[in-house]
Amino acid sequence: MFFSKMLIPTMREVPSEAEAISHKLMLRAGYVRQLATGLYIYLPLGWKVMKRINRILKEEMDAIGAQEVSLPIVHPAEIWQKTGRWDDIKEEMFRLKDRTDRDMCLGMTHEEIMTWLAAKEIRSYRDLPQMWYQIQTKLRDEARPKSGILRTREFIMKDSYSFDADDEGLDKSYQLHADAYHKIFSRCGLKFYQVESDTGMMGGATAHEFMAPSPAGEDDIVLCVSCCYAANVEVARSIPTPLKDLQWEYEEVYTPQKRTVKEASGFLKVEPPYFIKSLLLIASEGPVLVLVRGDQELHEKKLTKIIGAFRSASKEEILTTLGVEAGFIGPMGHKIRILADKSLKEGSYISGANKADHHVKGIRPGVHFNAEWHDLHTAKEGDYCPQCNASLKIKKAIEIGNIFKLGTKYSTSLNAVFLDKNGKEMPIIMGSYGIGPARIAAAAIEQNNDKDGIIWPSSIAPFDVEVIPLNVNDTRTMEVARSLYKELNNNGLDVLFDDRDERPGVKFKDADLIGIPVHVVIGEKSLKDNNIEIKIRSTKEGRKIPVDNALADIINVIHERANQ
RNA sequence: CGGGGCGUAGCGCAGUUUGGCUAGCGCACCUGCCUUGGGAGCAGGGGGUCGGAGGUUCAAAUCCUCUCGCCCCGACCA
Repeated sequence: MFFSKMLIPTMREVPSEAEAISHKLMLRAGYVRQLATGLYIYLPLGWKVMKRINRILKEEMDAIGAQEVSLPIVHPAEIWQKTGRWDDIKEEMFRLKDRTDRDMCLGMTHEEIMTWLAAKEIRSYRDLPQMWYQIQTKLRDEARPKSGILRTREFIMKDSYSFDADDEGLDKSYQLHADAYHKIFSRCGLKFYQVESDTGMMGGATAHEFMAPSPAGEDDIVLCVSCCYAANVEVARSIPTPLKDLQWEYEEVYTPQKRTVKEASGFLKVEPPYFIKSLLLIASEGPVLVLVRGDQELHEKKLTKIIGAFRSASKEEILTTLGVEAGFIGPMGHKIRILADKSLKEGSYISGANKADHHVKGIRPGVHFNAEWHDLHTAKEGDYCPQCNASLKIKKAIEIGNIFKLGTKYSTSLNAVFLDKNGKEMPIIMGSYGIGPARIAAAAIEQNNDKDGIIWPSSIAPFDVEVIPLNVNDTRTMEVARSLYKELNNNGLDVLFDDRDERPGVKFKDADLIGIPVHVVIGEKSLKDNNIEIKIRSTKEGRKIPVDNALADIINVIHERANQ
C-alpha cells in the first residue's frame, strides 16, 4: 500500500479531548476519529488492526469447534420481555419502534437471540453440545463513555455461547473458552490475567474476566505475589494485616470534634486498624449498623448480597435512630441489626462512645457488642492472600474478555429445552463468553508505546513492515525501494510504502507514531556503500544490510519478530 | 444522574476579568523557489456563523438568559 494513497491523517498535536495514552495515539497516528460521545470512526489503519484481531479471534474460536453465525442487531422487544431484561435494563438500552408501532431494541448483547435460536433448533441431547459465536456490533447507551475506544456506545464484540446437556458439559465448554482466550490474548501480544469476577446481572455461579494491566483500566484487580489467586476487587477476598491485642481497659476518652477515624487516630496516637468504623445504613428492612476496621473500606457489593440495596443514613437519621451525633457512633448497646467484618472478631478496639466528642477504648467483640460476622471489607494492597497468605498487590486493568457460566437462566425463560436419554425434557445449560477487539487494540497500545508513538505487537499491527525511501527524487533510492516493496509483497507480506515527497524527518516521525514493528530505510548515504537499513520500532535498533541480500534479511527479521 | 472544566480556522491556543478600529498567533493546507538522514528555509496565498438562540448596548468573542456539544471525577457498567 502506498502511503500517499491511503488516508493516514497524522497529527503533530494532540486533540485536547484525549486523556488516555491509547486514545491520544490513535487520534494522532490517524487510526480513529470521533463522531460523537462514545461513537468512533475507524480509519483505514484502525480498521486493519481490527481485522487482524478478528482474524485471530476467528481462528481460535474455530479451533475449539465454535461455529460463526451472524445475528440481527435490531431485536423484537418480546424476547427481551420474556427474560425480564426489557424491564431490568433501564436507559442503557437503545429502544425504538418499527412502522407498525412494535417495540424493538438494539442489541446490547445476544443471550436472548442465541437462546431463541437454540430453542427453535435444538431438540435432543444428540444435538448437544453446540458453540455458536459472532463478531457483531453491540449498542449500549452508556452512562459515561470514556477513554476513546475503551468504553463506547457502539462497539464490536466477539460473543460466543455454549449449549450443553449437563454441568460437566458446561465445565468443558467453559474451559475450552478459557484456554482459547489465553491463546488469543497471548497471540495479540498482551500481558493479561484471568481473574475471578462478579456474575452481575448475567446471573449464574461462575465468572472470570481477562484483564490487561494498564493505568487506563477501569477495574482494580487483586493479585497474589506468590500463588495464582487473582480476582476483581468486586469479588476479591483478603486477610487483613493481623493486630496485636493491646489489652486496653474499657474506658471513655475525650475526643473533641474528632469524627473520622483519621482525625481520632491522629488525636489519640493510635493506628487506624485499632479503630472500628461504624456506619449506619438504611436498607429496605430498616436501619442497619455495619462495622469495618478503621483501615478498611466497606465493600458495598458484598454487603448488598446480604442485606439487599441500601443507602447511607443522613445525619438526622443517625440522631433519631441511634441517639448520637454522626462521627461518634459506637457498636455498643443498639437494638438494630449489626453486621461486622470478620476481622473484628478478635482483639480490642476504639470506636465512638455514642456520645458527642467521646470515643471508647477497649471495646471487645462478644463482650461489648455482638454482630453477624461477614466478609465486608474491600481488599487492599498489603492485605494477605486468602489462599496462601502471601501478600496481595492491586493493579488497574482493562477488561478485555469475560466468561460466564449462565446455567439455565435464559434457556428456562425462553423454553430452550431438549429431551435427554430418558426422554425427559430438560433446559439447555448455557455459557456466554465475550471479547472486545477494540479493547485489545487499546490495551496493546497502552502496554506498548513510547514518547514517539505506538509500538504494535507484530500479530495485530496494521502492516508487517514499512518501507521508507528517504528521497523520492533520487533514482537509485526509488529503484531499490520499489523493487523491495514488490518482492516483499510477493512474499505475502503486508507492506506500507512511504512514497510521499516529504523530508526524512517527517517520514521518521510518522513511522514511529504509526508503530509498524519493522522499518526498512533506504537512503542515499547507505546506498553509497550498497547498504540499506532495517530498524526495529520497539528498540529503535538499526542495522545496515547489503542491498543484494536485503529481501531475505528483512523477511527473517519479520519472522523473528512474529515468533516472539 | 451529581460535581468540575472547556467550546474562537483542520489541530493546538491567545483575546473574555475591565465591551471599542478590519478577530490574532503557531502548526497544517495551496502556489513558487530552495532543500532531502529525525516534524527545514524564504516569498506569496486561501480558510472564521468566535457552538447555537434570544437579550442588554451607539457598539458584544467579551455582559445577561436559555440551549446544544465535548472532556474529566463520581454513581452506573447486563
